[in-house]
Amino acid sequence: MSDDTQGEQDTSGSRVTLESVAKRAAVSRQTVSNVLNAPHRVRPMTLQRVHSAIAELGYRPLLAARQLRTQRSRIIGLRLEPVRDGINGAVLDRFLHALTEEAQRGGYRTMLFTAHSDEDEIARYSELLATTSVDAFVLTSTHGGDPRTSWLTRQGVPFVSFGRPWSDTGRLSDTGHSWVDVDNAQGTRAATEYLLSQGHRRIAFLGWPAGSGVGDERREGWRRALSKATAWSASTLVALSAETTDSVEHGAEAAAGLLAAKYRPTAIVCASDSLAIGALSAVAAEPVAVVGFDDTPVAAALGLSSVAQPVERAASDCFELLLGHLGATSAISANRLLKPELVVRRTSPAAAG
Amino acid sequence: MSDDTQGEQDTSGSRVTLESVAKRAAVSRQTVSNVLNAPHRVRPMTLQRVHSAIAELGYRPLLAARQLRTQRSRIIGLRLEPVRDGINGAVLDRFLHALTEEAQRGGYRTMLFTAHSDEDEIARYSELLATTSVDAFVLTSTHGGDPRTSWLTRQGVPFVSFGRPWSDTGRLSDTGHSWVDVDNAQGTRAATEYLLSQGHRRIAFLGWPAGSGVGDERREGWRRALSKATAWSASTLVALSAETTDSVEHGAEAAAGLLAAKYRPTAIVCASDSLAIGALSAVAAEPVAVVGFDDTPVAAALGLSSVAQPVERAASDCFELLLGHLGATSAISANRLLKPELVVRRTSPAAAG
DNA sequence: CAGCTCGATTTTATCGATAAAATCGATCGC
DNA sequence: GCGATCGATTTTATCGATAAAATCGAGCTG
Repeated sequence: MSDDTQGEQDTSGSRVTLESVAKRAAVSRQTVSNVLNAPHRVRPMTLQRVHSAIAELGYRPLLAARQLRTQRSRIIGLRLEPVRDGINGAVLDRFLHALTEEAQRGGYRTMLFTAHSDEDEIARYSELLATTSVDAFVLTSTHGGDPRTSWLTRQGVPFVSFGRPWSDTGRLSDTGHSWVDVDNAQGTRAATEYLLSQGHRRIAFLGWPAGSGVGDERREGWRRALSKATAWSASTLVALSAETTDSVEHGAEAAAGLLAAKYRPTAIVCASDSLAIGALSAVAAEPVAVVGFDDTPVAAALGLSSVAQPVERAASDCFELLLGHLGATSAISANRLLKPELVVRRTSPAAAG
Repeated sequence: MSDDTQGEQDTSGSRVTLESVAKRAAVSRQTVSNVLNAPHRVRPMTLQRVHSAIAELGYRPLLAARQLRTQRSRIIGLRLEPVRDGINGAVLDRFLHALTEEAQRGGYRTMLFTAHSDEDEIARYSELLATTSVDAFVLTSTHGGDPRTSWLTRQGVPFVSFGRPWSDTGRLSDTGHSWVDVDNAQGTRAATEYLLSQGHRRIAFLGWPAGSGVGDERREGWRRALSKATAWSASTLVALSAETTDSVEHGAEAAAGLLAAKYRPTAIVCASDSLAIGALSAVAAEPVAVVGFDDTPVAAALGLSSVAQPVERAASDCFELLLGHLGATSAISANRLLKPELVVRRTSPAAAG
């Protein structure tokens, strides 16, 4: 009858409660509770006695009971977004994993839910909060005029967004809530500077239509690096920049357009790995460098150079900020802007000439 | 002071409880509870009165209180695995999303946790169960000699695995628990038969080393389809089959080997999209067809033909089976074997000759 | 019409924890 | 040496729901 896991109690059939531990240690129920929640109040000797009683009986507090009394669940809610193209979805996947792990380490759990729109998501918030199912939220994919952040702020719910708040027009806005984000401009700037250092001069940018915040930032990083290092005029820069929606097909088309234009680039910096993969197929065997963004598994698989986001770091920062909100009653918002890192692979060789 | 969400109550500050609803409807607390949990016991007129009181006050039951009393959480636990190559991870991602959505529809929630090994996962089970944090589990990535299923069965915990139970030797085994799986052999058979119908005869298989269960099944489907339709001898079939670990690089190497061998194949069926992408690069511009497995987003992006698993269906079946276990006290195990579907794209053209 | 059944509802007890107040010695200052 | 102080512990009250038992009245039966 030896069990594989230690502390495998409960042969008697009835649950081990504070009460039974208290009896075993010959103290009151409350003292056992104090041992767990406020050990400084307990005399060392008692502390030890209770601890061993807990260990012997394999006691684990019933979370529902604690939750009922404290009105806290120690659970973090997170919306699981539909898998879009799934290429970039991999970033959120890693984020989710890292956040879950981090939360687990900190005594929290992550609970998922799905929603079909921002409004739907807000309705879920409302439900989860009303039933005290979660204490806080982590938001992803913030975007212009996001109604979620303002709703949560208004309700005074602790939350952190992975992604900065954007205004309707795609500019950064200060809504005063906590966020963690990756410096997109810094990423494309690093990519562009690397290509410059490899002898490239005509470096194009392949990105999304203006107004998306994230996309604009990525373009801006490229633009700044290039205008600082070269003599290209503003209008030439515009000619070196293509815009299209995020997919491999569109990336291929737009890249082909860039290659056929007046200023034929020798390198292309892309706003996403999807676009970059499209660009790769347009480039075919020609010596044109391509760099993607997000360093998704596909990039690694195909040998695509790409800008990697420090996702694990982002997750632990999110949790840290969240803990700050959960501890304090006042809402002091804080931010973290993380540096991405360029991962150089086969697709970004030095310039030919 | 009008709010955006309907039923935005609680201006008073205090929580809406069964008690307050009862007072409003001029009935007892228990009757309100009955309205929610056993409406057949309540007279239609009373039912209606209580219902409108609930609506007016925007009442939502506090889950922790219910959970404390019923010892049920209506939460399903699920281990979030580390993102392996992330290409195939996309399948689990979709599964997780579908399961969460399905559970939500059925009044359940999904809670995540991470673990570093099977033993670690079992320790998490133990903890989650001891604290009554979850009612049931959904397992993924079952494998030979899986200790998790036997532990859960021994403890009498409701669970369903996405993936069949395998013995240590990689054969199917009957451990008597509920599972949902996709018929792998059927998938590769469909792929092979399609290639045959397109005029291909020398169709190779690129898969994983023997002993992995899933991998063996996928090879078997190919073998059966081919030996039924062609005159290849058993030894020739062996020569047409390559084995390597699951990665793009290894796939490229092994595919190159196949192409250089005596029976040069005109088509290659692969055990995964990773291998298939590797094969694609080995094939380069030559007219050799390639089919992958799992229909991951990368496959769609690259125009790779691939065998798609009905992941959403698998998720809803898992939840359905789980509900069966959660309802009944007896443990009647049930299974579902789902048919995958071949998605034909550019990489599987008709045979050249 | 007494007694019984039965549907509808209320009363009582309980789930397992924590907060807040009360208790109880021992120590300390003056 | 007496009240104040303080640390350690216990007592009491409560969180919000549901299960099980009790009640109560209407309708039925013989």
